[in-house]
Amino acid sequence: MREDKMPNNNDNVRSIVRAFSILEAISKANGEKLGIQDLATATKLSKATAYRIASTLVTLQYIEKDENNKYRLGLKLISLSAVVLNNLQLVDVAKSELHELAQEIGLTAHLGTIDGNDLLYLSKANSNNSIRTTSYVGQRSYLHSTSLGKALCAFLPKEQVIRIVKEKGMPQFTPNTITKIENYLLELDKVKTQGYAIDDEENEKFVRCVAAPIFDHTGKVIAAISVSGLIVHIPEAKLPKAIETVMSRALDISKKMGYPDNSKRTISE
Amino acid sequence: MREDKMPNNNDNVRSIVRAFSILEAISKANGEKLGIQDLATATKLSKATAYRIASTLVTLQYIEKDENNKYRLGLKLISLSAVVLNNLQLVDVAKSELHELAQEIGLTAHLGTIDGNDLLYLSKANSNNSIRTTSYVGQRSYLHSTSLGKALCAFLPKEQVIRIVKEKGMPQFTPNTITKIENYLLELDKVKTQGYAIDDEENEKFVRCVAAPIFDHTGKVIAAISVSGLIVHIPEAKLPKAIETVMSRALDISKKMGYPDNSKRTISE
DNA sequence: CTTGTTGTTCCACATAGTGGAACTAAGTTC
DNA sequence: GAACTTAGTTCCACTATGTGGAACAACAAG
Repeated sequence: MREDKMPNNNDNVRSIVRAFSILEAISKANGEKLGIQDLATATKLSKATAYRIASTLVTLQYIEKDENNKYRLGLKLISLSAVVLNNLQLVDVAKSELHELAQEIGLTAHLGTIDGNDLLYLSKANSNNSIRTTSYVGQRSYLHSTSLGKALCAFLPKEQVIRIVKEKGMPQFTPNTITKIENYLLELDKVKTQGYAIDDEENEKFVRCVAAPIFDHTGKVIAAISVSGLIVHIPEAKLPKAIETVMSRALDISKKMGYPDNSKRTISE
Repeated sequence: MREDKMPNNNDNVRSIVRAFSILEAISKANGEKLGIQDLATATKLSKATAYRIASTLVTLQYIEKDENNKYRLGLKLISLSAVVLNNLQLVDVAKSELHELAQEIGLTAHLGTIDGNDLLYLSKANSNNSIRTTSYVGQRSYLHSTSLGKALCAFLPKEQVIRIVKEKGMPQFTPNTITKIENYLLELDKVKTQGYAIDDEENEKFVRCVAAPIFDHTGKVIAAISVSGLIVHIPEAKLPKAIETVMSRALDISKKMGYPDNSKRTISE
């Protein structure tokens, strides 16, 4: 007799799990309007159950039902997560730095962190002449193909990185994408010694990014910042300047987050 | 024998309602770290039930439990609502306009809409020299004391406005706050004929705002935009210019949302 | 009219979720 | 270090709660 003894207690409240799978189904549909039938099949629930749960979410105003009985996420969700963002002192601290970074380099700047096995964008700042970027706060991306992902993973224990990429996979987006774990680990070593990471058309054709990690008071990586632009906007010649700027901004933010400052300080401020 | 026959079917899934009341409790605590006991009392649930629901939400990653058994909202919520914001074509359309508006006037610009009985901030743009504003996307505020609220309510049926302020109340924030329904309705009449709304230190001391409504293709108000600044930054002398700019930007956005354009158009674009 | 599709309601049933109580674990007080 | 507090976690018997199949309604298409 074999027992499945998972270490984590798996006695979750079923209907709550189901409710969120409905929310996620709507979320993932991303524009495609879903009816109750669609929701039921997407979540593998009976139509009646899906209906009851959806109705509950509607009265709670977390989803809305339009005149054609199609469901979409409700505005109330925004309020919930706005609090999350607002409570993240990191986002607060990084905001102005990020903005200045974008202005200084004339490119789009991002703040990102690891959540689960994903890269999660926490903040974004455009420069005046920045091109239309498709990224948005809350977006999730891959850790193996982005400069932010590299900067974040470089300072994690190897085992954790391996677990993440094994679970998430390493899809190839461009000819330059690193798709082998060994190569990725080698790259991370380089990033760690250099203190910055580069994405050279690895996530998207024609786009180059430079990122540097942010540490908290314990010395742990908690996030990373980057600048992104078309290759023509960050040619080889401009790279050193960009790297230096990003790294120095990252250090500024780290200090504000309590990271021990090695350079000598004078009095006050 | 009296029956409570509510028109809306009130057979919601209990545990889902409870789950969200826990989420909201954490959200409202706003920084104050809550333990399971606090959650139980805040939601009037038994400790065991609160614990089970919280555990479920933790495994779903919608909340997190720190080393001291205190709960906070999880990053996964950000992803959910990012989709909401992204799906709102309004936010998308208004973004650049809002940014330019902030730059042009040199003040903070907001985009807001009505959700329930609240004013909900959907987007925000700072100018370079804007002061530190406390507003944030997802924040909720009052409809009676803000310029955005007035701009929004002015074009609603009177009965609806009355219902809203009755349900929500009209708390007084400054000596200037309108606290009587009749006065508010008179003010809304003025706003409607003028086409713009002003908040003259009604919501916050020393702060003045100018707002104008945004309409969709059916002519319904769907949102409003505003600029906010300290009185010294929007003196009487500068008001006409500010009003004109805000109104023209609002009209631009309305047109982009399909609002019938009265002015003649030439060919192409 | 028939047929198909989707949203909604009903209802008998069983199980999933509940709360009280017991059990830890950690901290305070004396 | 024994005697209390307080908070988090687990257990368990009970039944109210949520469930899915099936029926019904509303509509569209052929």
